[in-house]
Parts: sequence; structure tokens; C-alpha cells
Amino acid sequence: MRVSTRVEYGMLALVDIAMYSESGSSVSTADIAGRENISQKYLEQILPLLRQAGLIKAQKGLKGGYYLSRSADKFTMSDILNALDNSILEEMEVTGSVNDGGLRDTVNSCLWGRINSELNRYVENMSFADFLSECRNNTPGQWDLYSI
Amino acid sequence: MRVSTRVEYGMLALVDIAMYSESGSSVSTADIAGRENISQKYLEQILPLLRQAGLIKAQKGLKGGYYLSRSADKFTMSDILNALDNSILEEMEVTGSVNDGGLRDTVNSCLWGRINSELNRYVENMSFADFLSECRNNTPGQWDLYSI
DNA sequence: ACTAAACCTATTGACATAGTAGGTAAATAG
DNA sequence: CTATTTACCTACTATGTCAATAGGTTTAGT
Repeated sequence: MRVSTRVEYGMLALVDIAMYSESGSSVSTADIAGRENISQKYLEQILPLLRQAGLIKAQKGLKGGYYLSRSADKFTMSDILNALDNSILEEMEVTGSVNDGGLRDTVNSCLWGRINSELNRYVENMSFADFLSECRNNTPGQWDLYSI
Repeated sequence: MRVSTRVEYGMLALVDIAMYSESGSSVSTADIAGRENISQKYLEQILPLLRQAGLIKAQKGLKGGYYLSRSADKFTMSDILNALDNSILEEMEVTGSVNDGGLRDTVNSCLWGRINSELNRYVENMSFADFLSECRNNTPGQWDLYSI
């Protein structure tokens, strides 16, 4: 399954922010770009998507940066993905003859509709905090310094 | 979730072939294009993908067309999707620093790897026959004429 | 021989992606 | 007050994929 770098980097940056922002502090795009080896300029286009969705907040100026706008158990993976790509979780738009009750509608709802439902159920039921825990469990040792 | 028309039409055409090819007969691209309201020329590019994957066979010349190369319970939805789009079921390719054990690898495997695994499990465990049955169950009445 | 079918290749317009680049606004340190 | 550092905004570009359209070739049946 192909995922755009915009979504990949956005998710990665959010995890980075969660890990490296102590209480009260923030994380700059330069920090993230350096740690995760991403173009800083590109990140500067991606992070506003998460801010506009209300998931992170920004602090301008010296010592500024980004931090989570609320605790990680207060939003879901679905929230994040929707912020980064408004089509990734959307139901397939029906091309051509819409809802004529023909084969096309049947196939689309039975296959793509079903897959889409399962995917949505999965990401809606997983909070960002759940995800961070799972990451931590899968790579023990790496996360020991951080409280998440 | 966005799905290309190539995959959508290919799947639809295969269902059409399964429904409308009686034993021994075949279904032409003109038939499918007319019934499903798809460009015939475009279909002519898509169906060879299914043929090359061994799912259908083609008969050239007058009264020619396509038919299933084996019964619908002998191949899976995964086979079909792979034939139509070799990246749709593939694991995300890691961009940039590969497998460095950093955050990127962890996030990718915990989220995209997981989603990809679930998707693959779903389509590998569903035979084409299973899918046809499900379509039939979801739209009773429409399929009564056909033996599938 | 004629016709109808699959098959093959090239071309095109539209769109999204993955950045790069340059400048603006705001906040802080000195 | 000024300089610096940060987020923010907009424009541009190169690349690739999609979704066809088009035209010609091969094969097989009548």
C-alpha cells in the first residue's frame, strides 16, 4: 500500500514532537528535520496541517516550535491521518454512473467499502497514545528516556 | 481510500466475465464495456493484466473474448489486486535512511506495516468465489439468473 | 476474403507528489 | 531597539502516474 511522504513524515514528526517535547517546551522543525532526516522546508508545509486540525500548537519566535495541543490519549490515529490527507480514509468516490444499482455499485460497496470500513474502524479505535505505546513495546530500549 | 479506475474497472470486468460467461462461452470487451459503461479501449489495456497473471484466458478472432482460466474458488482477491496494481498490496518502501532502527522504521512498521498486514490477510483469505457470493448476498435478486 | 475479436504501442491532458526557494510575520534575547 | 530565530505563506518546478484516446497488427472463425 502506497503512502505519500507527506503522510509518512507528518506522522513521524508528530511522534517526534510527542517524544522530545518536555512539559512546557516545544520542538522546532529544525530539530525534527535533523533527527528524522527530512527536508526542513518540506516539514514546514506539513506541520501546519496538523496545527490547523488542532492536534499541535505552534510557538513563533526564538525558542519557539511545536507541542501537542492536548494529551495523546485525547485524539485518534484517524484524526491524524485525516489532517494529513483528506482522501486517505474517505470512501471511494463512484466514477461515472452513480448508484444505479448495477454491478459497479455492488462490487464497490462489497470490496472497497468493506476495506474502507475496516481501515476506519482500526484507526478510529486507536488513540495516539495507544500507538505510541505500541511503538514502544515493539522496540524496547529505545524509548526508555521518555515518559510516553 | 483512493483506488485507481484501473483496479476498479479490472475487478468489475472480472466479475462481469464470471457472471456472463456460460460454460464454454466467452465475453468480449465490447460486451463488458457496454454493460458496465467503461471505455472499451481502456478495458483492452486492463484485461491483459489479468490474463498475464493467469486468471483469465483470451480467445482471439470472431466469437472470441475472455473467460476464467480456472474456477473462481481457485484464486484469491489478492491474486486479482496484485495483477491489477503491483503496489497496492506491497509493503511501504522505506524512503531515505533504510532500516537504521530509528523512529522512522518503528513508526512505519507499527502503523503502515500493520495496516498492510491486515489488508493482505483479508484479501488472501477471500477467494474470488467468496467475493461473488458476498456480492450476491448483499444484492439479492440481481444475480438470480446466474449460477455463481 | 471478410469480419470481429484480442493485442500492442504511442500520445496526450490532467493531476498529485515531493520537494525547492524566497520572502513575511511574530516573539524573544540582548 | 535591534537582531535573531522561529513559524508561516506563496510560488514554482520536475517528475511520475492516471485515464484515457487513437491507430495499427495479429489471430481466428464464417
